[in-house]
Amino acid sequence: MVRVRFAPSPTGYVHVGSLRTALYNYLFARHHGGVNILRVEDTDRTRYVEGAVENMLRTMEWAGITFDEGPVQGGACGPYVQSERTELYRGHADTLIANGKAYPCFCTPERLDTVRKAQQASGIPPMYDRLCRNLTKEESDKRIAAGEAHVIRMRVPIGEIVKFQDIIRGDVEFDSKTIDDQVLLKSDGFPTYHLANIVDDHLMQITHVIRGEEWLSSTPKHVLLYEAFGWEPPKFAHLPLLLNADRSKLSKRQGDVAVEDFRDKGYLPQALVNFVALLGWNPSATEEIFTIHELIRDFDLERVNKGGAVFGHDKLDWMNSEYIRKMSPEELLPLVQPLVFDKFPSVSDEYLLKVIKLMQERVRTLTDFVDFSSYFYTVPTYAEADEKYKSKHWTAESKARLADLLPTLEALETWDHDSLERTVREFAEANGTGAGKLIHPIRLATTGRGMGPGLFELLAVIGKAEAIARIRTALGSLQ
RNA sequence: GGCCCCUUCGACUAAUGGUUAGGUCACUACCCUUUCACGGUAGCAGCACGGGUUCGAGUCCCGUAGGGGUCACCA
Repeated sequence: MVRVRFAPSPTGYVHVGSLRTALYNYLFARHHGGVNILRVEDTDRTRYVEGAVENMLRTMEWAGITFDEGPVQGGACGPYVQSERTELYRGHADTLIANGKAYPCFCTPERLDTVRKAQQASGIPPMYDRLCRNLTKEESDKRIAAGEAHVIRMRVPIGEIVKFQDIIRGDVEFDSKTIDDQVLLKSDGFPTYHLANIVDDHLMQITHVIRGEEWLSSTPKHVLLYEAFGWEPPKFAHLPLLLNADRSKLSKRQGDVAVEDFRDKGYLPQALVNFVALLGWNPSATEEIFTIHELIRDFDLERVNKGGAVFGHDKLDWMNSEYIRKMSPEELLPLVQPLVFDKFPSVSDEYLLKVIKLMQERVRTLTDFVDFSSYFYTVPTYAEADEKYKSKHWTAESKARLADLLPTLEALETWDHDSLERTVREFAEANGTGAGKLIHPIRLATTGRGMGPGLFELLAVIGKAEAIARIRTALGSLQ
């Protein structure tokens, strides 16, 4: 039975890299009919952020990633929050001390800092100098009894090659002399990631550890810990990193990295999930758009790439627009309505539905239904008109022609697409010009822009009174 | 700097050791067209480099270069 876990630490927002890790775990579990577990790794009290867990839960739900065991749904291996399991880690640290695989260390942060700086100054790799490693049991017991602050460190074996197999990278080896005597239990009694992770993965019977490549170099420590406990390690799969445009690890400061940012900018969860799934993996198909069911069906860790992938927005934008186009206006309405309502509270659902029908093919994100389409809800400012378009289509001549047309429009009884088109075209022909000579000035006067849906359907939606009023205003004031 | 990982068009990627190195996004041109978008057609563009192994290497081996990750009482 496949059992995997997503183990975020609640420090605020959810990084898109975390989203992909969560997604791959989810896809792998579902593909194999296994169990997907959520575990909150909150052992660092100094980084605790109020509400981060709730936010993470909401984000996972938004993305459609579900869990079978976790803080919300419970399970046989709970609790699923590490801060509620501290006794467990202390007990396990004690057994390691008892069998000689770990030892108490009384070095102060100041001393460690001094040692580290000296090592760096002389060009030696910074590592703990193992001062407390050979303290006698009597000595350390005495100091502990005296209440001296201490941590528990792993006693890394000397002169050993640590080997493990990674599903994505194959055989990986580390010389144990490059591995530090890692702190397992901090002086505040909380475990570090390394201890808590191994204890929990074992107790929760995790079969596959699927995580980011930034963990690859700590994996030998983990393998050593499994050995120290006498446990069978799980299988490892280290995912290639998501990268900035400059190929460094994807980070804030170079653009959006929070899943919440993408949601707020009007990206659909299906599009983000589809996009992120294909960053580092693909099923060797020419197809690019996949439903979640297809992703589950085809997902395979063996086909995950080794190299990092740049998180490029162009393709995400394209995918998002594909998803928007595929949806029905009725499906789109509840997603778009709150965004429009926020700025234009008086817009009715019925009206908005018409706008969605006209705009859904030319929009990239949900927020484009607001920003990009504002002239449907309010009088245009003309500030967004393309200057080239304006200078070409808003001339003394075109204004005069538009003024000539105005009475005919006002006299029009049926204000719909067909009547409008017939009227304008007939007027153009009667006056010996092309319809375009009228269409562009009307578009500019009524929308303030040089692009948008077909003019006649647009006018039909805006309505006769509003359209004529706008043309009047533009003729009077727009230069 | 030590250790580890990685390397196919600008980006995401495909390719049982035998292909004119394929697809998607972006970009360019043309078609459609009242604009924009959609759609259609065409185009631009890549195996990091050097050695091997082989009849034959993007694919296997070695080296070089470049990039990245990691070296905390953070995860």
